[in-house]
Amino acid sequence: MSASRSIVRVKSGPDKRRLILDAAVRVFARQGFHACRVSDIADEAGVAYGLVYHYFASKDEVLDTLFLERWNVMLELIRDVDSKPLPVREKLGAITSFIVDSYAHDPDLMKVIIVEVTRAANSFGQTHLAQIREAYELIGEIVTKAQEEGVFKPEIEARFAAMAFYGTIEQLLTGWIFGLRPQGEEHFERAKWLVVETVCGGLETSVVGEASVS
Amino acid sequence: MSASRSIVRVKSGPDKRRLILDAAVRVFARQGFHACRVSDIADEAGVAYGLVYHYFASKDEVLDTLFLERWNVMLELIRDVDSKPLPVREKLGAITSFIVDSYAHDPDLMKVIIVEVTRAANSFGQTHLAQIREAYELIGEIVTKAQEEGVFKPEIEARFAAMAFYGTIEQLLTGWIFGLRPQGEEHFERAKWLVVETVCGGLETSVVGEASVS
DNA sequence: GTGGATATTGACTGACCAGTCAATCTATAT
DNA sequence: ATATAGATTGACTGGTCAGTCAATATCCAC
Repeated sequence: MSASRSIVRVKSGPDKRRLILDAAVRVFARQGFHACRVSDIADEAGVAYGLVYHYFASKDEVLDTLFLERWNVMLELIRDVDSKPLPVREKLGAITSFIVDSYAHDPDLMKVIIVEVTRAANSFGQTHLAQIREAYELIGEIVTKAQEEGVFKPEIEARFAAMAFYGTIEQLLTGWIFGLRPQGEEHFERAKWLVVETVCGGLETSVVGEASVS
Repeated sequence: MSASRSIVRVKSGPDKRRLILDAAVRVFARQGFHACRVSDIADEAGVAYGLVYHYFASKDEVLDTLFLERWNVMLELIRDVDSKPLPVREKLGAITSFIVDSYAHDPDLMKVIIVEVTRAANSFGQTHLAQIREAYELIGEIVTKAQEEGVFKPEIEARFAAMAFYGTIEQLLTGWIFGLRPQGEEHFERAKWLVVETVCGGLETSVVGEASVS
């Protein structure tokens, strides 16, 4: 019974660590990592200043935790997709879907990850370059397989293709984050299709009619 | 005569303002904007601390100046390219060339612009969102024209296409900046071709044989 | 119900650094 | 010569904030 009690306690209890992490997402998204104070996080979470340092060694570690929590889920998904025998378009579509849905579900968290980590490779990205590189490499593998199947052009290196794909997605999220692109369920769904169509099919009209001129 | 004298003076003189800007590029590239002190810039330039504030109102203004100097040159180039009656591939190729050559010529400056401004849209990018948006819109116009000519697919919105194009280039530079991609004259040249080929032609092999299955 | 461990509090400290300013130097104009 | 304006200097100030710590509260095990 003491066990059931403690489980209930954990479930229903405040779980301050999680509270702090969630508060940090909101604060980082609103004010930016560098511009906010640790006390802002504590206030937002409704806990004492010192408690942040009970659960985390430093302000940096809070951000690290948020990033890694999410990024690892993404890496897992990519590995999973990669291992299945699907057409490339579906694989890339699944990855795009995952990222877009992540944004739709928790824009603040994705904003923090993109703006404060992924796009801030000078400070934090440096620490997580390995994680970011890992994503690149996994996508690169998907491209390589597609090339071996003859679906993707062999003359565009897989590494470069992965970069173009990821760059397009990151720019898309950045556009949403800074209000440069319209948001909403329909836009999110359309964006998924656009990413895959642009990257796979290119911007040019099919050159089927190349010889049809004559 | 006083004019010629003063012109010579300006030409041959130390021109401390420029000295400070150039030093700032090196310091920002090496340590990052937030991590460096104003005294680091002064030291690197070999001038007194206070002189930085004689020429610039704040640390921020130094970065602003560096960004705008370069970004405006780029905007001018894009406008120029846009106005000429060239095939899209050549237009996009010219823009890609300009950016890649900018990096090849002064990697530190481009690193600062990308890392500290363009990719830091939370802090500085916010201030320069208008400039960044302008680049997007100009590229969008190029895409729109190509669509009207029937060269580009009409179903991919020009805004999205511009985003994919710019995102690919930015990711490319980011890869170089953080040592994730090989550098050197040949790689730079090849990258130019890859960007245009990927964005315009897509990753898939031409689907000429689409109907050949039957 | 006692003891030890863990959670929680918030005042305090020590370091850091952007920006100021009064003093000094240099150049040129008359 | 001398005056004026601009260039140059670097010590100093004021505010900010990450991280510490000693005190207090809560929990659980026996």
